[in-house]
Order: sequence, then structure tokens, then C-alpha cells
Amino acid sequence: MLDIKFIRENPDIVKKTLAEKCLTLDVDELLAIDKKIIQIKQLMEAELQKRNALSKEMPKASPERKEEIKELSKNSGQQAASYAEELKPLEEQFKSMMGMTPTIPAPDVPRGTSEDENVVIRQVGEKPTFDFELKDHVELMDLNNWGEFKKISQICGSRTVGIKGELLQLEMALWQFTINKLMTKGFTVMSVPSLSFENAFYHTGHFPFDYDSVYSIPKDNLYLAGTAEVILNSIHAGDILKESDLPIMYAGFSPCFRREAGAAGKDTRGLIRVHQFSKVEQYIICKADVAESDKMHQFILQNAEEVMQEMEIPYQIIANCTGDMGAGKYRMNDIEAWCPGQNQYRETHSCSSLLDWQARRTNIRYREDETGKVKYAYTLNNTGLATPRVLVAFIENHQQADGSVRIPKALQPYMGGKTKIGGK
RNA sequence: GGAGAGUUGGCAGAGUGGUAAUGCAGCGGAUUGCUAAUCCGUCAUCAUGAAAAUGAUGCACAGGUUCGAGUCCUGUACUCUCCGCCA
Repeated sequence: MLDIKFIRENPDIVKKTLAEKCLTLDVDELLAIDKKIIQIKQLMEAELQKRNALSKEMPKASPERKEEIKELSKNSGQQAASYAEELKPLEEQFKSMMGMTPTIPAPDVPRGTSEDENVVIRQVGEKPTFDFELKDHVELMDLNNWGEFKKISQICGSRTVGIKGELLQLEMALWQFTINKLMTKGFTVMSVPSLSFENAFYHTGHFPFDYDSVYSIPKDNLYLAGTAEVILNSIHAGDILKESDLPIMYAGFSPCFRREAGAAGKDTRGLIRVHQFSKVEQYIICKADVAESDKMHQFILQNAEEVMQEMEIPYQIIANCTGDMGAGKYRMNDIEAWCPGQNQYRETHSCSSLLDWQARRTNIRYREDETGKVKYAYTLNNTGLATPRVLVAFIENHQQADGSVRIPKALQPYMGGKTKIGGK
């Protein structure tokens, strides 16, 4: 969410951003409510002030005066309570509208209304050519007995899968490779639960925007997070950090759950879109400085690219346009991996800068060394590695004529020295 | 699942219904000058104000009792101790 002071002073910029991001929010109404809340609060505060003054007098008052004070104080209290009652619905509406206010995107972000207007900013790696008939990942999995699709779906529902044999070994090697890399880059690596309370989802901004894409466990008031970001972001909720603590860099590993409610009939085949997967997520809290945030953005993007390069998977970097980036984002770059079996690039990573939008919701602040002032921090996140989706690109790119899959050099130590898996 | 004890500022830590002590750290200022000490102020949010300042709110969270709640009551979350169950 934005600073209300900024909205008061720049309503036109906010309106323009809403249009660019294809969001609807009545800014004039928000400002009207803001004004009204302040008016009522002033009246309420005047009553409370009266009551406080009377309370102060109370212990030293004569018995008759005490009775008088009781009466006066009660009146003020009741008056204040009625103002508070009046405020309640206004504040609720204010809060929910504030939650919808958008971060003003970076000036160089492409303007557009849907993902069709995203811009490819660079392509890295060479697409492989095959002198045999190439297979897609499902065919490769069948051939090598790497997947349990049918039985698992019957037990666990659609979009679930069991990963078997050497493909599981590969999956785990990829996690380990990524965790090790991020550790050497200075990240605090941490496995985090997927279960969390509702609050954490509001903090990140997943709620109220994406309510339908999250699994809930009503009996225990818990929800299943679709990304470790939800948990990592709330670790410092309410904290006032020291500037010298920043940047805080977490690499979280967790099972991730997504209902995929809006994706009925889409990507139903194979590993592309499943309800449960595992992910290493990069998450950063840095000081409130756009240049610093941009630097961090490039850093976490670079980390993800390095993994892709060392895995020898061709990919492209997308500049997501305003209409595809979500309310909170200042800048967003997806990484899409080349998947020869589908003859297209598929999203495997999503790198986002949110400035203070998320930190305001979560109440993550820090004390500036020089001034002693308390400021909202900036937050960023990017995928480190998401399996099994990245396995699709991995095995399709590295497949051989006999159905085996070669293991790039960098990963061989994590695979017990194997140079290939599967095949005859 | 059962029983008990807790949760107070960046940190530590008092506070048994009447203005949230005190210490440390940070920031601002004063003073003295050998790398520091001492003193004063400030130290979360909001409103009014050019500012100084003034006022309101803030003691895990949400309610309640009361003229008045950190303090009493109810619910929730978490932490610790013990019992039970358990990979």
C-alpha cells in the first residue's frame, strides 16, 4: 500500500497508475473517507481529552466533586464511544481501499494491459538442435519410468504427480545446488513451513487479491502458502531493524501449494502446473533507497540466471508490463526457460521489487543510522529454483536420442558423478 | 490432548485500578578536551501547526467490566515447565 500522504498530494499519479495496471479503485472516495475519518477523530479526541483531564483530577477531588466528575467523564466517554462507532465502518473501508493502492511502477516498465504486451529484454543460451525426433518431458518420463501420474492423481486429485527414480535424484540435486549457491552469496538459507495464518497473506499482498488461489484449512485457521515469501516476509513483521542489519537476505525452501483456480483446462499435461511443488525462494529486505533496491533486483535476478546458465538451460528475461505486474510491484522480470518439447518459453522465475508497498502492510521498518528516523524498508523477491517446473526444461533440453538425459558438468558432483540419467 | 507460568519501547526491566519507572543502545544539543566522559532533550503511530508545540492513541491480538485498565474478566495466538501421545 501507499502512504496516504502521497495519495493526498498526488491523486492524479495514483489514478494514472491504477489505469496503467488495469486496477479499479475510487481514489476520490478514498480521499473523502480519509477526510471524514480525520474530522470525526478530531471530535473524538476532544472528548477523550476532556475525560483524561477529569481522570487526572479524580484522585484528589472531594467526594461531591468525585460524583460530578463521574457523571461528566461518563458523558465524554459515551460521546467518544459513539464517534468510535461511527468511525468503525469508515476505517474498515479505508483500510481495505488502502490495501488496493498500487505502487507507482518504475519509469522504464513497459506500459500494457496484459501479458501479451510484456517485452523480451534478452535471450541467453543456445537452443539445442536435435537430429532425432524430440520427446516432450512426459514422454521422457514415461520412457524412463520417472513419473507416477495416473495413480497419484486418483489418490491426490488432478494436477498431482509422483516423481520417481533418477528424476527425484535430479530434483534433489537441483535444490541442493541452488541452496549451496545462495549460501555462498550470503543468503541465510532456511526451510520454512507452508502453513501459516491469514495475516501473513495480507502482509505480502496475496490477500485480498488472490484469495481463490490459496488452499485453506478452516478447522485450524490456517492456509497453505504458494511461496516461502509469505512466511519469510512476516519474520520481521512489526520489527524496527537497525540499518546495519540490512540488507537481510533469506533463501527459503518450502513445499508450495496452489489451487490454480483460474487455470482450469490449462497446462493439464505433465509437470508444468501442479498443485504442490517445491521452491527455493530469494527474499530481501533492504533500506528505503531506489538505487539500492534496483541493485538488489539485479542481484537476485543474476543469481537465478547463474543457476540456469550452469544448468545449461536457454532462457529469456521478460520485462513484465504494467498490466501484468500486480498492484504492489515497482518492477517485475520473469525468467522463461526454453522448453523444446513444447516449442516455447515457459515461466520458471518471477523477480519483483515492491519498494515499501509490502513493508507498509507488514510493518517492517528500520532506524536510519544518520538521522535516527524510522523508515519503512523495501522488499524484493525472486524465485531461486522451482521444481518440478524447471525439470521440464532440464530434461527436454538435455535429452539424447536414446531417451537419456545428460547432466551438465556443474551438477555432476551433486549427482554422485553421473554424466547422464535414464536411457537404455 | 491435560495442568501451570508468562508475553511491557531497538534491547533489558519495574509497575497489585488513577500521568508507562529506570538502565543500555541510537539520534539531537550543551559542556569539557587526547581517541572519551558528563549533563539535557529525544527516541512508535495519528491529528492540528510554517515551526516550536499541543492533543489523541500505543503494554501479544480481539472483546468486556469501570468515571478511569499494562493492572480485573472472556476469547485467540505464541513462549516456557510438567504430564500424555507421537515420526
